[in-house]
Amino acid sequence: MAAKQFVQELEDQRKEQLIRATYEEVAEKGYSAVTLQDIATRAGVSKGSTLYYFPSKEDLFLAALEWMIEQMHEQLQRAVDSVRDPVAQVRAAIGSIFGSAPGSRQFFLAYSDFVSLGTRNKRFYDLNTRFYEGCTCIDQEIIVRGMESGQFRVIDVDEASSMIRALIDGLMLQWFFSPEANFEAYRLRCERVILAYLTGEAITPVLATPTSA
Amino acid sequence: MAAKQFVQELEDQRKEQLIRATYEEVAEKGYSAVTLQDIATRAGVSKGSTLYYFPSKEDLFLAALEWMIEQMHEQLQRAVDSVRDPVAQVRAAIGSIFGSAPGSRQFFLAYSDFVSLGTRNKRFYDLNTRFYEGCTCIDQEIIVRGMESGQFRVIDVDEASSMIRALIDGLMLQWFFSPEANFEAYRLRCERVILAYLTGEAITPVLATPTSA
DNA sequence: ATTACTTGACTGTACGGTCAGATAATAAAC
DNA sequence: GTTTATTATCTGACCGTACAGTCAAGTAAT
Repeated sequence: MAAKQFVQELEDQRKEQLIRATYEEVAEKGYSAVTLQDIATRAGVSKGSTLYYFPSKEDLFLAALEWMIEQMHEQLQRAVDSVRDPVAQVRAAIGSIFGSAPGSRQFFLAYSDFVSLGTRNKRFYDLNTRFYEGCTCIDQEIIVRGMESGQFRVIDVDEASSMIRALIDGLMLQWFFSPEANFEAYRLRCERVILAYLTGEAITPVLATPTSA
Repeated sequence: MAAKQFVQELEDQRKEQLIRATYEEVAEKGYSAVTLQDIATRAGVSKGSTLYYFPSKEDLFLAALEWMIEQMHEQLQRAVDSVRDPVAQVRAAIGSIFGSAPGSRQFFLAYSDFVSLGTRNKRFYDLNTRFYEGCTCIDQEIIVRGMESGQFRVIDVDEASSMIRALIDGLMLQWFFSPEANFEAYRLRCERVILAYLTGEAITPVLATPTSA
């Protein structure tokens, strides 16, 4: 049985290896441009191995999306838990996605592909839905705590969490398609608008605009 | 020369025919799933004709995206021009994209594909940028007029227009990936949040939430 | 007769998936 | 402890298919 146990570990290890390779390839080239051979090469195995561990290309990509979603949820939860003040938690949540330009870029590249896949494929659709729900759940905890502490206005929690995610997604899209964009300025803009909405306070003065570096 | 003129018209007509067919196919199946044969069949011509009028598949798709962008800009401008009050103009601008569920769905399906293409391809990237800039230009006119008339708070125009587009894009994404979503409720949410931001007024009471039909 | 347009068969290529067999790990036999 | 049997893992050649792009030949317009 010890042998069997070892085998199980090896299998999980190989799968993770392939999943990581898939995520990196997708972030680099995009779903339809990535071949099983690309993934195999990056993972250091043969093409045959990819379909030994996963029944089909689609299943491997689904596993990669699932893995990415888990990573994002964990990262978001960790960021939020690292501080206690609701305002700081909002900043942390934003920073979790709007972290660094290269990280956000890689995430956006992979995610826009998975969104596109989700529009036609039920399995990818469901995973996208799950990703959004997980984020919303964490966001709503922050909002409720902020309202309880009196730092946030009393607002509709569904609407507030929806607004937060919409702004993060929408601003990331804008940043990506703004040739002259300054990443930091977009993150600050995101924070300002969301916090103004939550606290009801006037928008703080603009120090930098995304279009000027 | 009259003959030549006629020929020119015919060529434009054929091109538009192919472009429309391409847009419809993309909205239905997605870029990578659409073949030249599909487009030819829908347009009622042979496969050979598609590459007689466009040098490559990519060029045809670029033309389709360009056509779609023009349509969206014209539609947005028309909607905004149809009313004079800035608040009504904001509603009109939102309604221009968040119009009807089937229309928005078709737009979202095609657009998410083009976004995905834009992440790897400079030509598609540039068109996406142009789309965003055109919308922003129209949005900013509304914001400036609203500030002049005193209906809107005095705010940073870049930030306000950025916020408007981010919310529209982000909420449309959410609507699409919310299995139980009520389209109308999402449009109202979009209006409420944007108008609250622009006018600085308290959010109006919530009558319907997107998660309840 | 000349030119513009249209066609669909054909070509080359690329890729997902299959599979027969190689290799290595483990267990069993002695 | 060595040999043998069994099973798990791994490989890359191969197959079928699908599709972008080419082209020679046909049709219609002037």
